Formats: sequence, C-alpha cells, structure tokens
Amino acid sequence: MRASQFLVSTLKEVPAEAEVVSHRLMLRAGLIRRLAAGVYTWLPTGLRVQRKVENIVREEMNRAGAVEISMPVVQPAELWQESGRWNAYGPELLRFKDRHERDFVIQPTSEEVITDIARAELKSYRKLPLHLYQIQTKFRDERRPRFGIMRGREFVMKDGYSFHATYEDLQREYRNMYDTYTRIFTRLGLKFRAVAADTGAIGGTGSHEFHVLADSGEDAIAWSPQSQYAANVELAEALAPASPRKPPAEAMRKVPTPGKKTCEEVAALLGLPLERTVKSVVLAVDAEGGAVLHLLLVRGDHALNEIKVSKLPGLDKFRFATEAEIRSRFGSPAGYLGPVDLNGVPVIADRTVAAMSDFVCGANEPDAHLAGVNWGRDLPEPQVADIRNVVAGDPSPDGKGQLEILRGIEVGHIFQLRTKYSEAMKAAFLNENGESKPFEMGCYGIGVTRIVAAAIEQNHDEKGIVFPAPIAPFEAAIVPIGYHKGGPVRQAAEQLYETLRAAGIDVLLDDRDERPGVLFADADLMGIPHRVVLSERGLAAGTAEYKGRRDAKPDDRALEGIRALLEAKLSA
RNA sequence: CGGGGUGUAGCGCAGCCUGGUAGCGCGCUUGCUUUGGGAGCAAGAUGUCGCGUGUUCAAAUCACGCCACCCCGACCA
Repeated sequence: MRASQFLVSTLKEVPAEAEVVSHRLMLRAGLIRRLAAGVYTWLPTGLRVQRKVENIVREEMNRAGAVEISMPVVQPAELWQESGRWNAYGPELLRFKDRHERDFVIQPTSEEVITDIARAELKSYRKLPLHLYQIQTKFRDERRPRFGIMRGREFVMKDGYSFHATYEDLQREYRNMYDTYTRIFTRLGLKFRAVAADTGAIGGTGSHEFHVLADSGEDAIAWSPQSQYAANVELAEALAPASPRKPPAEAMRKVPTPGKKTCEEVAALLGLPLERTVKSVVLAVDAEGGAVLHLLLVRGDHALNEIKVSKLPGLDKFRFATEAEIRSRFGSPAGYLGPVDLNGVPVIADRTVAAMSDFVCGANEPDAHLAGVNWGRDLPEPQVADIRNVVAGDPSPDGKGQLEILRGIEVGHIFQLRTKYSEAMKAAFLNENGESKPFEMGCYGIGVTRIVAAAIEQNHDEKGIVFPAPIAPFEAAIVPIGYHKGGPVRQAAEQLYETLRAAGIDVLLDDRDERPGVLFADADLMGIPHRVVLSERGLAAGTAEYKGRRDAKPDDRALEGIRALLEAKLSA
C-alpha cells in the first residue's frame, strides 16, 4: 500500500474524550473515530488490524473443526421471549419496533437464533456433533460505555455454539476450544492467561476466561507460578490459615476511637498493624416481615467478595444494609460495629478472621472499639465461610506455592451451557434409540475488537503503539527520505516496494511529501513493527537502514539483504 | 442508574467571574525557502460559542430548562 493512496489520519494532539492509553492511541494513530457514545467508525488503518485479528481467529476455528455461519444482527422478539431472555436481559438488550409495530432486537449474542437453527436442522444424532460460529457485529446498550473500543456498545465478536449428543462429547469440544483459544492468542502475539471463571448469568457448569495481561486491566487474576493454577479473583478460593489460632494473650477492653471509622484509622490510632483489625460489613436480605440483617467479618486488610457471599445459603439476594437499618439494629452508626454482644444478628466470619486472636473490632457504640477480643472467650464461635478476595501471598488453592495477582483484560470466554437453551426452546434430537433428547450445548466467545484495544494496552511506549507483527496494520514501512526529489531514493524505494510485495510482505511505502520527522513519527505511532529507511547517503554505500519498532537504534544493512532480513524477522 | 465534570474553528484550549461586533496553538489552503525525528517566513480559509427560553439597549458571558459527551461506582467479549 502506498501512503499517498491510503488514509493515514494521525493526530498530534489527543482528543479530550480519551483517558485510557489504548483509546488515546487508537484515536491518535487514526484507527478509529467516535460517532456516538460507545460507537466507533473503524478507519482504514484500524480496519486492517481488526481484519488481521479476525483472520487468525477464523483460521484457527476452521482448523479446529468449527463451521462458519452468519446470523442476522436484527432478530425477532419471539425467539427471545421463548428463551426467556426478552425479560431477563434488561436494558442492555437494544429493542425496537419495525413499521408493523413488531418487536425486534439487535443481537448481543445469538444463542436463540442458533438454537432455532439447530432444532430445525439437527434432528438426528447422526448430524452431531456440530460447532457453528460467526464473526459478527454485536450491540449491548451498556450502562456506561467507556475506554473507547474496550467497552463499546457496538463491537465485533466471534461467537461459536456447539451441539452434542452427550455431556462427554461437550467436554471434549470444550477442551478442544480451550486449546484452540490458546493457539489463537499465541498466534496474535499476546501475553495472556486462561483462568477458571465464574459462570455468571449465562449459566452452565465449566467456564474459563482468557485474559490479555495488562496493568490497566479491569480484572484481577490469581495465579500460582509454581503450578498451573489460575483463576479470576472472584472465584479463587481463600484457604484457611495453616497455623492454628493462638490462645488469648490480652484481656478484652474498650478503647475510645472518636471519629475513627475505618480499620486503617483505628489501626493507626492504636499503633497496631492492619492485620489485627476486623472489618464488619452489614448485609440485608429482604423477606416478609422486614429485612434480615447479617454481619460479615473480614480482616481489616481484606476485601469482601460479593460473588462468594451470594453463594452462601440464604444470602443469594443480599444487598448492603442502609445506614438507618444499621442504626436501629445495632444501636450504633456504621464504622463502630463488631460481633460482640449482638443479641441475635447472625455472624459469618471469614476463615482468616476465625483464626485470629486478640483482635480489634467495633464496640457497637459510637466512637469506641474493642481490643484484645477472642473467639470462644468473649463471644461465641462464629459461622465460618470463605467470603473474601484472595490477595498476593495467599497459599494457592491447589496447595502448590503462593498466589500472585495479575491484571487482565477479558478477551475470550468459553462455557459449557449444557441444556439451558435447548430445554427452554425445546431443541432436541433423536438418539440411537429413537428417544428425543435436548442438545448438550457449549458456547465460546472472543471479543475481536476488544483484542485490538487490549493488544495496545499491553504493547505501547511513549511514541505510540507497538503492535505484534501478526496484527499490525502493516508488517513493514519503507520510509524514503526525499522521495519527491526523485532520483535514486525514489527509484530504490519503488524497487524495494515491489520486491517486498512480491515476497508477500504487507508493506507500506510512505511516499507522502512530508519531512522525515513526520514519517518517522507516524510509523512509530501506528506501531508498524519493521521500518526501512532509504536515503541518498545510504544508497551511495549500497545500504538501507533497518529498525525494529522496539529497537533503540537503527542498523545499516546491505540493501540487497533487506528482503531476506524482513522475511526472517517476520517468520520468527 | 447514582455521584462529579465538560460543551467556543477539524484537534487542544483561552475568553465567562466583572455582558459591549470571538481569540491563541496545532492542523488545513497558496507561495517561497527548507529536507534524517512532528520545519521557517508570508498570505489566507474555517465558528448557528451544544440547544431552547428568559433577563437586558446589548448575552459565548447572567438565570432557568433540555441535550450531548467524559470521569468515578454496580456488569460483560
């Protein structure tokens, strides 16, 4: 591609709308332009990147035996009513009426349509298994679109759905997809990790997320360097401390703590480490006859895990208690609450808290805390559960090593749906015995457009994007200095351009009539991985200058060897 | 949806407090010079000051309403 015939639309200054680095760089490098909140035009440079991601995904899906299909973006409401998601999905599902006042949606995913296809086309076990996928525009009317393409409302997703006669066969395909996703993200040139995940609202049993690692990622991943263990922090189990609880060493006493409401403030006032304090969180469960309050305890430096809490019996529909509820039940404002003398409020202590002795907690009266508190002696032994997020240094749940915490951006998710949709939509096949059975289903998603943003979050520097070669808009750039003067530079540039194109290299010839600084800056900003500079000076010596995007300094190379050099770099 | 903030040229911003014919930088156009890291000089073009209503002789500026967008919290690829 010649830059003069392309649209290189770079920005020196950053539009004020962008806060996160990938969003800023995507705007500056001319990959995208905003059209509405969470809705973006993909400019030619950006679309090249998106297509390269798509093609790798498509190749690997095909290689894995999946078959491409294309389902409508606009789907009739009837199917969604049939699956129950018309009511269950909420306002993120974009709905509208056509001219006949019939209800339609824009697909956020396509379980309904694919299940409808399956029940019509897959009537016999002889047609199973089958895995159908599409790479398609999705729309989710997010509460708050943000971070540019990372959490847009319109985005491109690869969504695949597999149909099986047995659970065993679903599990086989699930492992197949796990391996396929691993190959895809490896080929994309990204640092990533597959983690065990919560199944969330989609339901089903097994589930893994694939995260691109980046410090700016929204998700926290717990993993053990000593083993294969990796899980979303939402899910990772916090084991009970290995050492038993120490016997009481202090007497329980009330200490004045005026105005000190947080564990941090109380620990600082008393000169104690935060690990000696206990944080009290009041949850409410609405029931007939009024809300029932529960007191949950985690160590002062730990955080409550709401997903774990919601899995406790009776707490699946919890909410945080209001200040008024707390005052009337505890006789104290929030900030001074504790588990001692509670007259009947159920207490659930985290495993770590249950193993603490001589700890500090609220006294259930304003401006006072209790110190030297001990289970058994000062208050009854509590109900114990795992209700906190793991932190770095916790023992790995598989018993091997200590956990570390990584930040990640979720770009893929695989689920075993089982028969959730096939039963709801009466999608069944006849087995060998002539019996009608609901399909065992799996579903598998990859956020194609999000991958572009995640790749940039993971790979950038002060000059701009540093794309992995497999998804860069161009694999290499030829930057001729003085192209418009004609002469040997122009001639050599044209010749090299043809040579590289003939070798199958996706190269940009920057033939724009700009000063060298502009050309260099743009090539860096767009993240083109390899750059070849041609100048009169170099050509006189038979050399061109090569620089990799991550290299600190350029190298002079024989002009003749540039093609072989790039081929070697690109196949590495 | 709750909380905070911003809307002035394609982009980044000043002007608003204290009302009086709209500015700066970048970018864009033309010419000359320049040509190895976002050039210099000169001449230009580009604005319903987010929208509406009100106050006023006069509104970018004051008041009220609306809209859009951004940031922080609860969800997801």
